[in-house]
Amino acid sequence: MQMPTSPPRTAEALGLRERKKQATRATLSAVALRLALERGIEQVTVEEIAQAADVSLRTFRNYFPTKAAAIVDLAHNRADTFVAAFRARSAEEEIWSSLTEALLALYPEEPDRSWIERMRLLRNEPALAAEEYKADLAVQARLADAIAERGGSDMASDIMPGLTAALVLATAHAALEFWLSSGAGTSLRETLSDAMRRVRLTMPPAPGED
Amino acid sequence: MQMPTSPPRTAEALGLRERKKQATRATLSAVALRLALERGIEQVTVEEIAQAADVSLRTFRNYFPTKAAAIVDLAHNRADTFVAAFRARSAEEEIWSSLTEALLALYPEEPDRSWIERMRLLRNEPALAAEEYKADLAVQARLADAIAERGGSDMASDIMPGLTAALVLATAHAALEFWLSSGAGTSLRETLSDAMRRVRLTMPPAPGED
DNA sequence: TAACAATTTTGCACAAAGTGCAATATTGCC
DNA sequence: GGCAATATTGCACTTTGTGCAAAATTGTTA
Repeated sequence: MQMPTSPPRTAEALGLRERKKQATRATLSAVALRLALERGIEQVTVEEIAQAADVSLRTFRNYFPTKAAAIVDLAHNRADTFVAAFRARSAEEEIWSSLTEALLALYPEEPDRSWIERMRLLRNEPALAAEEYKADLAVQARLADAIAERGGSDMASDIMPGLTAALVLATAHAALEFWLSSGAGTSLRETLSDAMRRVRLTMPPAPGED
Repeated sequence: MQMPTSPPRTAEALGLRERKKQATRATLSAVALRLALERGIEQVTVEEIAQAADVSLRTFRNYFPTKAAAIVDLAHNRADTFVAAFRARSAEEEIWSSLTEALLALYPEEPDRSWIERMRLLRNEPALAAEEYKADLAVQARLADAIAERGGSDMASDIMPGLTAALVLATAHAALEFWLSSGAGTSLRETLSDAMRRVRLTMPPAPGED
């Protein structure tokens, strides 16, 4: 029945039932985003979103607990992609490089208009920024796990996995923010890459190499 | 007629009126925190908070827009303190050192039990974490301004101020998180200091390829 | 001190968010 | 075609959040 808790988002070979649910979920999210962009998030009620998506208000709530959650939903997919991309990279590679590459893979060479508008909306609406932050916290935790696994370190006794994960997210945010506010003088990926290069904290123990 | 005893024309010294407001605000915030700690945030209604603080529900809403805002309120003060502490430090000092010192000044050598419980609550309740994040965004912006001023750099064309501010906040968060979850093996300030030392990104120079 | 102006507190009405429950409709499978 | 599983919906209800105007309180002035 109702399961606001995200089911397997990677819709592979699933039954018709499940695919329909995914479609409904995607529609609701897309409609919510569109309306929010058109009028501003406060000027949209959940009921309107439901109507525009052709489902009842109650059904909307079966999928998302709040308006903000529906709009931000996409972020979860991207977060999954990011963590997966990192895990897919060779353990031989320096961790910071893996993280940089996994991050860059998330963004197209030239983002399209609608994507940029979505980013601006998330940045300008505090309610959405806060919601996105919740998603970020989840990624951060899983990313920290992945980093700890690769480095063979223990999350409980070593601050590095958690710290590294936090820095990646923060760097990405700062770069995105900078790129959005400063007209597209340079490409987004270049901006991200540059920011990551600047941070590159002194990694694990390895005090010798730098 | 006799002159009233030194009328505070400029009203620099807060009148009774303003002091009472501050007191009410503090009471509401404290009561909200206490109740949330006792039963969990979801098990407390705004009405109960108002009753416990001896004001009407409507008055509560004159002070805070939401339950979460009341509980997190204290964070704003600390944020102000942090930025002020940074600005107070000599511009001769290396920026990252100033930031580290300003940060350390926020935390006592040995945090008391209630403070730790508050931290745990903020960490475990997503609604509160999100609310705190909003406060953090505001500090981050002001911190970035302060950093830009000191470094004589331009926020619009230089990513460093924004990036540095983001990293400080992220580092502090990660250190706090780590310290809270790993029993107090080391002191909080040492943990913070260590984390800051590890990050210390390549500061202002950033001369082209590096 | 008394009256006045400014501001705070409060009650009331109302829109919207969010949740639990049970009836209804749809789907997957035999 | 029928049945069990599950998704959708309606309904009742609590809580949140906002606007507005009537009290109540406070600081100042006559």
